[in-house]
Amino acid sequence: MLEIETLSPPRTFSNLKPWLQNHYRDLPKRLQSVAVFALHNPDVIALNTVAVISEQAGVTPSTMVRFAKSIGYQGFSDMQEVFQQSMRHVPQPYSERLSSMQGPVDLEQTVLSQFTQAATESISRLEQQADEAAIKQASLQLACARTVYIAGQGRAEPVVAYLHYTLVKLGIHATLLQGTSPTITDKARMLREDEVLVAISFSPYTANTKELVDVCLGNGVKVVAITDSTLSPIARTDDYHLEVLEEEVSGFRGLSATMCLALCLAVEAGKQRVERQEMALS
Amino acid sequence: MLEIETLSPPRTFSNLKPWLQNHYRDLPKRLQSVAVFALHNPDVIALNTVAVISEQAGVTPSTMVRFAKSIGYQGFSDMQEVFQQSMRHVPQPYSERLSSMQGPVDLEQTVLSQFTQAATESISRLEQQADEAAIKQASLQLACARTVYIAGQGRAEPVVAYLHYTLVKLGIHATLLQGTSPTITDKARMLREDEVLVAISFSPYTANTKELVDVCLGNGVKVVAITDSTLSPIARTDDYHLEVLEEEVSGFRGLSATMCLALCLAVEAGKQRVERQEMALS
DNA sequence: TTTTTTATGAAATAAATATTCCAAAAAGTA
DNA sequence: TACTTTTTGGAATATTTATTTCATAAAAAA
Repeated sequence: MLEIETLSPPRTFSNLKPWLQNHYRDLPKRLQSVAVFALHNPDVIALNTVAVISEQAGVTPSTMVRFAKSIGYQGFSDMQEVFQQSMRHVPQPYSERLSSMQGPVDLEQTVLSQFTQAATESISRLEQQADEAAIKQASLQLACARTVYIAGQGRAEPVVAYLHYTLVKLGIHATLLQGTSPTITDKARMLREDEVLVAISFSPYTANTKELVDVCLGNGVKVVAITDSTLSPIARTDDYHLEVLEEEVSGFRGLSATMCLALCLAVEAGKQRVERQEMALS
Repeated sequence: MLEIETLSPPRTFSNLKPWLQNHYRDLPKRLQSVAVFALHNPDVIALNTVAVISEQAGVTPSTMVRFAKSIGYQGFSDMQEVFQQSMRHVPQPYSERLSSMQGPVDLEQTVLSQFTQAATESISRLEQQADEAAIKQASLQLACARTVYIAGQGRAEPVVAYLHYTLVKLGIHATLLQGTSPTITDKARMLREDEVLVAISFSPYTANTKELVDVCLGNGVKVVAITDSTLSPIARTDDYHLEVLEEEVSGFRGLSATMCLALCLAVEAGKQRVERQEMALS
């Protein structure tokens, strides 16, 4: 009978890799071929059933289970979890920690490290999936506008304040659009076609900001929306919208990535404005 | 009974996204929340069972199946395939990402990547050199205070707004201290000894905020300062001060790390307040 | 309001999936 | 060679997982 590893098996894919390299020569022929397959196609193992995987690997389902057990896993499913873990977008706190840090680690993450981790993750996502072209187009609207109006409530208010501060510093004429429901809508009606509204809103969405967007779009005023989802009621196909999603930690969402996006938008607008002015002079 | 889409459903995640955007409004409440969850956490849907996913999404398994069917899929499994497909050929996030970070940096960096990089560095520095104990002590002051007053101008204003928003959400009594020079100093004189001032100020420092700090310290009011340097005039040895330094990109400083710190401070204060209340009860 | 329709969750059922078992084949040993 | 040990694949079983059903709750319509 096949010797089965009794010690606890690798709990991360990056630990499993060297394990397989070390034990490769001691494995039976079929199990060796599974090892090679596993190292080359981790995503296949993560996303399929034993039947499908074993077929692709050219072995029988039983062999697949035996392979997992020979490493020390309770069964195939147990091993599959490790492969799935390596694909998850949000790294689970302690599994990644074990591989990167050696020795006993404090299981309790500090509040600070939880939030910095979430912030880093959010910013990284912003960089990867943000639409560079959309930012350029949106900033062009701000650069061309005679005046930029900025609106947003609740968690969006800090973003509004920062965008306003930065645009003004860059010499772009920007104004806050503040107030309660009936007043602010009236203000929105005053916007001209050569002006732009920047609407910032996050889940849970306030009907208030949506109203502004509707009024402006109805009057032919350009709208740039910053939101955390394209499902947001203020996201439309006929305006310019930017998406930024903040990772959540125990119910709290930060604003790190959002602030970064706001700064980009403002700086890009500043650059485009300078380019336009140079064009006009020549 | 719920109308079920009879036409063939989207076969890729990138097609599913706009589908959900267009039909979002027509969906029942629970199905809407599933739609939001699905767009925000595609990896969770790809890698888990209905039981696990529906729990995370805050709905029942039945709802999950209904959601899939309402789009036109045969069932949950059919829909899950689409989510899995979007992950299949994606290279391993971590190993790939790290190796690309170490390589030579792109010569032409986009504005976005410049700022995300600066933000990431700032946050990383915050995590490494922030004084965990100082955060705890400062948050304890906020937790004990009858009212927390928050002041700051210019680039600090977004931070003031965010801290205020978060503290209030956590049930901590917080008020903005706004106004121009003579008025605001008068307001500061009203603070009692069981209240706390949070002063936020960055280089170049405004004399204004310093004045507030001096007034408060003179009256025995506790002050928590957030600044970008211990050289800041509002940083003293006898108050609680937190330091956060934002990396600069061609003259612009972001607020990503600062926002992260503000959130930490608020959440930590919220935690300590709960602990205090539990102590009081026993 | 009352009636009708629609939406929802819990439990029962059906389907699929992983795991175990065992006979047979292959490899190793004397 | 004959005997023992290990490995393998296929079928039976146990378990998990998705799906359907149905009673009830919530909206919408009358």
